[in-house]
Amino acid sequence: MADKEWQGPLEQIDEYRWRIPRSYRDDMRTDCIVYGSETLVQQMRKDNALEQLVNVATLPGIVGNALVMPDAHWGYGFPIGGVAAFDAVEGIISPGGVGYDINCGVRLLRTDLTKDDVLPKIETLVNQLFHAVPSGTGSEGVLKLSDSELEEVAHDGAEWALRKGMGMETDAARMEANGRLPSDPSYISKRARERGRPQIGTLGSGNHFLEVQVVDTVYDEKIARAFGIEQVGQITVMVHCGSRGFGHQVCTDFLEVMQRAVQKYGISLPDRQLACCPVASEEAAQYLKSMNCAANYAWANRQVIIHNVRRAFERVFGKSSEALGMRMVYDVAHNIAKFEEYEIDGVKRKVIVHRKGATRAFGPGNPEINEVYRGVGQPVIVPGDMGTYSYLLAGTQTAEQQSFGSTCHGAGRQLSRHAALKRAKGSDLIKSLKDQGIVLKAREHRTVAEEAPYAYKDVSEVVDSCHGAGIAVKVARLRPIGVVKG
DNA sequence: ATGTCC
Repeated sequence: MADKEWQGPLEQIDEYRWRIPRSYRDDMRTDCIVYGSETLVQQMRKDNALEQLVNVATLPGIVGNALVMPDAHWGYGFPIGGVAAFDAVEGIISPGGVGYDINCGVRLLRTDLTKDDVLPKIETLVNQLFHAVPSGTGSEGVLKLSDSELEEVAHDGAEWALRKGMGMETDAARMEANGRLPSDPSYISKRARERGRPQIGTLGSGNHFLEVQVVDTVYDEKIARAFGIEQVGQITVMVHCGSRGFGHQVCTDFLEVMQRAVQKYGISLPDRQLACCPVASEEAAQYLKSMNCAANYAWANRQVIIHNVRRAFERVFGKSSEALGMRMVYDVAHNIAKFEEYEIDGVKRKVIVHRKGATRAFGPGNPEINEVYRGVGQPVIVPGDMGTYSYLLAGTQTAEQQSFGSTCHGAGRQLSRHAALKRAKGSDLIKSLKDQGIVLKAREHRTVAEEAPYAYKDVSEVVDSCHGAGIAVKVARLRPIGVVKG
């Protein structure tokens, strides 16, 4: 991942913002803006993230600036941590700007339990969670969807699981887009369907995880209370996962479609991985419908997982999940493209915003936010790495003005998987986490080594950069005490 | 991220 160091211009705008001017390369159509502290930006200079950002700035119909968030690093075509908006009529759409794991995202539950209730039972709880939520590459769930059920999942998203009794009535209002985007499964390949059918309710591998956490610090009491976070010591549950093999196959299938579209529409690209098509084309319509199917699959997946998490807590604590207060805080998508409206240079424009490793962060009053949170801003959930912290933030009007209503999505890798593997063994990491009061159970020890805390940037510095830049406000910090990994 | 190469 460490390639050649960035040699181009990077002008500091203020403490947490930097600019690569359009004049840097003839093919750029707009400026690039880089968010992050000096330390984080220095890290970004060492992989190809900034060159990739410049490539994004060359794409047809780009509106406003091409952006990267403070946790950005190299990705497929577009940098992970990238945000780019394209005109809804004259712009393009690109699967590489969404990512392979369509609607990879994060969901947070609050509980009435405290650290004192949970610590004596944490080993049992983590074991129960490990068995309730299958994890690892290729893992299959208890449910095996039929062809028609898979279509229902792709069409209805989280609502499918709620209809089957897998959730609380109040869950739906606490998800981005209510856990369902308008979709049509007509263009989903047979292979994608076959990969999707057995995988519903599974966590996957890599940086995906399920965590039992303790509220460690509250930064904004008013917003925290609105989100259901009342006190330090309170227990939360976080799940980070996506659309599994289903979304991966949808992305793979449409990258091929887009390679042909690049020829057909005569689009010139600085990197083949930016394959895209005009947003007004038939290919775009088919990708968007299919991407939304995968997004819906991911919301249903997280809904089934959380249903099984609630059942596990019920078994361990001998009370219903309602009695344990296991209500949703929110569910965010951090790999997705969506049509939204922004005022650019005084003109209102409809754009398709690509967020790839970036979280929507709408501010107070935005009509797109469900009314339960409209007064305080949208909850933003930022998973860190195992062994440190995760954060709960809130969106801002500054984000809507500056960053197409977007903020960071996590810590961001700083070591390649290969480099991380050389540093320590998974079993030693599990022991050292245990010494720090974190019980971890994983399907594969190799994944633990690849995902070690030192493989990631400092999530606190990422979050502080977003807070400092005004594109999110800090609400609470969450510390893991139990982790399930792939 | 991913039946980590159909």
